[in-house]
Amino acid sequence: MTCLLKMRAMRDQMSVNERKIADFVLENTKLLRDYSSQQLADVVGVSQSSVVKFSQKLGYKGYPSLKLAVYETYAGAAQVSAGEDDARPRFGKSDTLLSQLGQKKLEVLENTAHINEADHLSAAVAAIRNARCIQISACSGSAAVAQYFTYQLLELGCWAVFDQGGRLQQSMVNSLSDEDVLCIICDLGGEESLVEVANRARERGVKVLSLTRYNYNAASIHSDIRLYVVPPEEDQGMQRLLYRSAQLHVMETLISGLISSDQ
Amino acid sequence: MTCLLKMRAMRDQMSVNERKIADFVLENTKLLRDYSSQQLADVVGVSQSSVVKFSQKLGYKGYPSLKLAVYETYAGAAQVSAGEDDARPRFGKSDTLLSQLGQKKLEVLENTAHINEADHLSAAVAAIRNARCIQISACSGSAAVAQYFTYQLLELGCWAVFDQGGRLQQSMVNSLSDEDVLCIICDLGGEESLVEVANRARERGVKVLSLTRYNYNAASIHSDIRLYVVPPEEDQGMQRLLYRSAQLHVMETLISGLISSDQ
DNA sequence: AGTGCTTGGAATAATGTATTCTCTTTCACA
DNA sequence: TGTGAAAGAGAATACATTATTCCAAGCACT
Repeated sequence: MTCLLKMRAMRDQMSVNERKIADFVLENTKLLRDYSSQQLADVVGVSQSSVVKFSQKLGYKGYPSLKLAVYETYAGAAQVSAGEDDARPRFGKSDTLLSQLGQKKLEVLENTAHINEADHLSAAVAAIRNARCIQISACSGSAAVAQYFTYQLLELGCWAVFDQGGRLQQSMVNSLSDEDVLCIICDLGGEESLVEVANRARERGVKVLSLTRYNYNAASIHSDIRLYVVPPEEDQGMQRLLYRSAQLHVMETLISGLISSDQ
Repeated sequence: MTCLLKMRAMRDQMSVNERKIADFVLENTKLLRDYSSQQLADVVGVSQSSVVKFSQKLGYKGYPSLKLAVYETYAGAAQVSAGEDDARPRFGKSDTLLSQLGQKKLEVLENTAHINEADHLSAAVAAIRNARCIQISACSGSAAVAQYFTYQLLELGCWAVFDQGGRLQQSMVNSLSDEDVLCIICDLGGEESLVEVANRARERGVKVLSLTRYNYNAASIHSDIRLYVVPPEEDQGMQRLLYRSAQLHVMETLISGLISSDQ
């Protein structure tokens, strides 16, 4: 899944031609199976080398790797849909509210689970574990998540403080040292003020951990360890709910990592 | 599937070299993914052209076609096993932290989803929707969840207040009327003080909504609408994490109910 | 206009695949 | 036992696909 997701996530940061390729692939996933790089290039209207470069930009060795990955995706798509048929009854036979939400939630969690690499997660756990103090800053939409996270950390004996924003923010940052960690949580946007906080922290040698929407945004660029959430498809009011749910899932993962590293 | 079957079927009519290739492919199906015709030839100990001829003899246009066909075979195999093992593969093939947590979480959410009846959920949603004010009281272990819930309600325009406990608790209850709702969230125990609050509220005609561990405990008995969380199996440190996760899931369900009833 | 940066394509190098051709082995038959 | 047809295997080679290099055009900033 990762492959197409990556494409969708990075779509916004792509150049025109790259986007053309991405769109075609996303639309005609199955066609790819029988396309050579040249054919794809022709049908999209770009040069063959652009196709190769596109593949590499996404992190593959070359076009054949991309092709396989895409293919995997939908050879896996049957897999996923098999899984879905499975999971649907799991969330309740009836069309209860729980099951409706469960479906979407599951999807988002799944995507989020796929996007974060184990390395980064363990790095994050290690950073938190070794930190003297942890400042947790969030943009307003993620305040609830941030506070929830803070609670859990405190419960585990980590010296975490939730940054309510405002004037205190700066003085908090200024009291951090290189033994500390700044944890930045933001939702969809890059929130100027958070970037500023992150930069100030880094100047002081503080390790910066970010949880952002998956794609390269300002807040994530200015951090040492980057965790991501895959935003749900535009789903009206539900979007924020689902997004937070995914954020919570990542946070819970960190907590669970801390718990098991404790033992 | 046909592909590997064909090979096995024709094995007897094959020449020595062909059989060598077939055997290798049958044994090392998955390796093929990353082998070029030359590599396969080398590892089997034949010439590259023999590999190509082998592919063609089996009815494929060339080596790449064979390769894809073989790959298809076991991408499809994963499909089948995915169906069999339930939802396990959904949370990531890899043993990342995320996927480990995902498994347990899924289980707990599922149980929780099953236990709550749709009627009760909609009743809860309706109660919240129609309430003038909502007091949210929690025992200490569920404070984080309660606060998270409060945030969401506020965001949706519900006049929710999180009860920090202590002396204020009583005066808050005393200002509620029969248009209001008291929402009680507790974890494992029955928390005396919450029961007391619930009773006092009911005396005043306040509607009481509870989210408790699933079994009849004091707090749940004294409420009008009862929602439950199924506590996870004893799982050491993880238990509280999972329990909260399930609580959150129910809360999110209510929120999503509110969102859709809004439209 | 000038500089540095990014993007995309033409040309080309490198790799991978298919075909041809030749050599060897095998076996039937005189 | 010798001879030739047939089949199999690999070297060499033609062909196809993919990766890289290099250069031109567009663009922001000076």
